[in-house]
Amino acid sequence: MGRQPCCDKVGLKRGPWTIDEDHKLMNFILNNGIQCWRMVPKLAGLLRCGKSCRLRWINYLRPDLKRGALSESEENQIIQLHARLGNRWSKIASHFPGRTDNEIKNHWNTRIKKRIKFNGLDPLTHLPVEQEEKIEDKIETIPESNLQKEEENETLDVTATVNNKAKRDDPEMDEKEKEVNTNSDETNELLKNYEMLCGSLDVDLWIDQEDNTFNTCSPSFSREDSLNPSIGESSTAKEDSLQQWGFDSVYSMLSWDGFNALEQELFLMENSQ
DNA sequence: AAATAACTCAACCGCAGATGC
DNA sequence: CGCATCTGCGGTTGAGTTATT
Repeated sequence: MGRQPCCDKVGLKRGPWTIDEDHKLMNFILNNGIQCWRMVPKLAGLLRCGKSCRLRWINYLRPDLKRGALSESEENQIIQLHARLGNRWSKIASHFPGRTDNEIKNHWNTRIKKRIKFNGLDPLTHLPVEQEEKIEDKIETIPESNLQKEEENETLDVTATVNNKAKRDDPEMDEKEKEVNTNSDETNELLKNYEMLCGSLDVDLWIDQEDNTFNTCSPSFSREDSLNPSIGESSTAKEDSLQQWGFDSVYSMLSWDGFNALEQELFLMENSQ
């Protein structure tokens, strides 16, 4: 028997969410928390699959979501993180409280990529395009006899990479050590490229990070940040998003019966994941 | 004003890892 | 240990919006 789909798709609704559906999901989660996404649509009375509910909650309904455009400094941080982490959007997003991986991924694909290309860098490798072209030219002009040597060297490189990967995948090795190992000279070089690109960034600050955090954007998320609409740049946008459910402000939403305790539970639940 | 192109972003899909039985 | 199921992630799609011709 093959693997079953995550949900029975017959009779389930797809496409954009209606305000009524949002309201149902929001209401259910705030009152009951999240035990099992598969059960959420059934219990909340929604004709959606659990996966869809989860996505909607994470990307749109969570009360602590920060809305509005990403600032230039946030963009710069995304670029630097991408140079270190690659397309690991959830890891990158974890450095931006209130931002979702989907949002950052979209922003990268639609805007930052262009900005990087415009500045003469390859968004995949983060290397200057000219440098890449030279490498390609070099490969093209290598005599046949030398190609075998190159391949052998490459094999060695691959072996080294595999060894490094095995080391990284070793469950005995803690996160910090992994980070140190991945902060190679190559990364150092990339960061210096970005220092030139982005301006006055303290490269050493990034390289010396042992706790995988950044001074300019602390991942520690204050409860007050999520509750106090006066904090943060996007309070207006946040209020706009609340008004679609009939809340005038974050405060009026928080006065909803039993919300405060549940919100705290949710907050703790999210942090423990 | 209409047609078309370009852009944005919410939502979907499929896969892989984690977990439980 | 193997299998089924659940969850989370990254890639992709396409509808809606905005800009351009």
